[in-house]
Amino acid sequence: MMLKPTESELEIMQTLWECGPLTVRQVNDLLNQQRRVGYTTTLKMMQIMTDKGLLTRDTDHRSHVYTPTLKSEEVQSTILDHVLKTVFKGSRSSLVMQALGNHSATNEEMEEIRELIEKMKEKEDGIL
Amino acid sequence: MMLKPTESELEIMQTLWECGPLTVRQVNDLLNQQRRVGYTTTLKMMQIMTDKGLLTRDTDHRSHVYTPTLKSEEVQSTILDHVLKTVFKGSRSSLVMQALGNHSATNEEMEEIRELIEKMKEKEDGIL
DNA sequence: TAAATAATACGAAATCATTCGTATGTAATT
DNA sequence: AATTACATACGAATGATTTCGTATTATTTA
Repeated sequence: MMLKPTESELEIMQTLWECGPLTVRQVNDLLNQQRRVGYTTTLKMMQIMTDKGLLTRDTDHRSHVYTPTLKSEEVQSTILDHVLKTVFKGSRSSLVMQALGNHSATNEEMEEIRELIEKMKEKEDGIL
Repeated sequence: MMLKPTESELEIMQTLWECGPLTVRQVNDLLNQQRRVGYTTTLKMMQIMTDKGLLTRDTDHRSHVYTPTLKSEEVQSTILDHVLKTVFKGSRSSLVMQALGNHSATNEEMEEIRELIEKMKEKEDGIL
């Protein structure tokens, strides 16, 4: 297992992670706040995702209710590992450097990162 | 501009970044150290990439010599920004957290990251 | 209950990425 | 000069992703 969802699949999973278990109609309405997508397109995608095991659905009611099988963090980790391998040749420090370096991060973001760094420094002795 | 290369395109760019300007033959030989690819496949890819503006070529000699138009860091940045937007909903700190957290980084890597954090802490007053 | 509404299932077109075969031309070798 | 080796060009098959139309069935409403 642990397959990498496609771009469209990810878009749907984001919606489900954000707004809990939803019907196709609900997902499609939310997607259409971003871009124009047909209802049957979203339906087909979610059926495919169910076949692939990315979603499960409750078919008790007429409108099936879908839930992601994976946690957001699991998929983030899978994708980031893939990027790490293919884009940064496995160098985690290069990736982090690129993520932190020469960027106009917002103040809140920089504050979050600073706190993260503080936490890491606390753990430092344990880890390093 | 600033387009995202596909997986195969990235593979070829990695080779060119690593080993300088190369002919199709040279790139194909290097790729075949990793996996089996036909010569004309690599040729076609590099022609497409040239059309897209990802590579330039010197056609003075019979065997054309190819060079990437973008720096490794530029493409890394483009891809990471895309992941940031689509996978981490724009939260840079989540991405860094995921990149650093719960992972079995090697000792050298952890040391590199530690140094990076030290450097960031030095800059801290300026940035934050 | 008949008509309108809304849901799923499914086939298949459209698009994009990848792969390779064949044609053709140029250089090297015998 | 003829054969062999090697390069590019290019069309097209394959495979995966995305899109949507149509058929069918169930529910609501007039």
